[in-house]
Amino acid sequence: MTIKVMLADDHKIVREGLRKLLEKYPDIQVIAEAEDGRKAMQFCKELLPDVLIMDIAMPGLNGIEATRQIVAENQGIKVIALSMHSDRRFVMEMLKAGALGYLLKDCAFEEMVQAIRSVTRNRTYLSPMLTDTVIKDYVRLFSKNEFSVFSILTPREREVLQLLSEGKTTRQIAIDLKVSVKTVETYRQRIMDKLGIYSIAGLTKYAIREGLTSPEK
Amino acid sequence: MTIKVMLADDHKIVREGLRKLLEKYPDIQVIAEAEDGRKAMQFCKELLPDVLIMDIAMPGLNGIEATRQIVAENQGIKVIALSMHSDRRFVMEMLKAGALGYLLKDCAFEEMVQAIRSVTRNRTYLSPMLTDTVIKDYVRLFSKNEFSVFSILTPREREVLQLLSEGKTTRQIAIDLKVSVKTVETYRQRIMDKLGIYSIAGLTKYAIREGLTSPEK
DNA sequence: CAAGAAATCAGGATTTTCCCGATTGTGTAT
DNA sequence: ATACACAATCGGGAAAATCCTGATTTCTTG
Repeated sequence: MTIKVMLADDHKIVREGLRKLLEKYPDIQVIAEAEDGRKAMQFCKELLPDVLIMDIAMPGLNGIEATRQIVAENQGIKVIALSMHSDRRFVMEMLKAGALGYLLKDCAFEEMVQAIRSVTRNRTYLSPMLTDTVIKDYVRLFSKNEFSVFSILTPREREVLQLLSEGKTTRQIAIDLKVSVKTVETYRQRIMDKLGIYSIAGLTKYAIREGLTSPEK
Repeated sequence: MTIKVMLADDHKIVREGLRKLLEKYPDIQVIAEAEDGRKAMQFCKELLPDVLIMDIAMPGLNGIEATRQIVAENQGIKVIALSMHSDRRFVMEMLKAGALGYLLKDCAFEEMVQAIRSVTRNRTYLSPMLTDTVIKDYVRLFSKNEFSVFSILTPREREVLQLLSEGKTTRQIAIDLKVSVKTVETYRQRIMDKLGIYSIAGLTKYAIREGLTSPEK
């Protein structure tokens, strides 16, 4: 019984590299690649992978939101986050979103295999660099310190904020999310009211600071 | 004959500190403080300082553009840049804009006094950490490698871009710059066409990368 | 179950943007 | 000296986005 793995990362080269590396393991089979969160959601429903390796920083729909939705919609799927950041907030949010594993991009490749096997057996896996402290931090920070974008905005609002900060127009966002323009307008308004920031430029900077979008491109 | 100095920095505390430090020198007199580039321009015309200590990162009108305009309008005024950045591009642009001195914010205070006296005698002054390499780089980079915002956009366009990336509306920018809304629209359009970036979010990120605005606030 | 949060949409007035075009001044090249 | 590019400035008019004020539905949770 092979483990069906899907890769979600916006860099083609990364996906190809991982695929190549994973090929050597007969019990693991890469069945698909997705270049952003939305594609990942789509493919998940169609292909039912066992494990999803998910990058966090991706255009359109980032890994955290995508994970939240994928885990909600596909019971049994195991998500492993793959990120450059050891930032507590990312780890925490990813785990809250339902990821079972969290790998740092500079980890040894063997770790990934180990992680895949772990989550398949319904166990969690964190990069050693994270484990200890993170688990503690996670619990401790859970209740207080809730001033990040993740506590202020709803998931849908965060999605819209990310899209806005990627330069999408209201109309385009409406199409992407398959809702009406009016709905998107409402979200923007709510986001602005909640954050007290009334310009796209300001929202963009906020999104950059909170890691919802990258300052590049 | 005392040297009349004006301070332009967006942080009140910095201005106050410098003023206090400069007080000890009987040949130097701080006659005014400005909290942004535009105020600096205004005061310069009214108060005719001999030396202007100019921070680079300031809201509204940054130190580089301000210097460019001040030097053009007030012959004889000596501008000394004061910056956290030793980034070549800043130094180069500041010198091209007409500054005679460039101080790093982590320099010893005595350097500032020395710089003030230097420029008063029509000589340049650069923080020792910069001198050598910078002068060479400056000359070398002058002609080629012109792909920064400073070569692509006109001064006016850069001003508008900065204001846009600070969250100002077209209307507000028109008021700030005392031109019509239509003019500002044209600038925005031109900026977008030149950069190939057609969203405020994208422009904001570009401005951040080029140092025209800060990612904070 | 009631209350609140989240997601969704609409109408209509007001602004902004977008896509054309135009004028004026200032250098710079021929 | 004349032409020519470039910078700065402004306008008209159609299209799109915003703002403001609701409103409905679903879901969770005490």
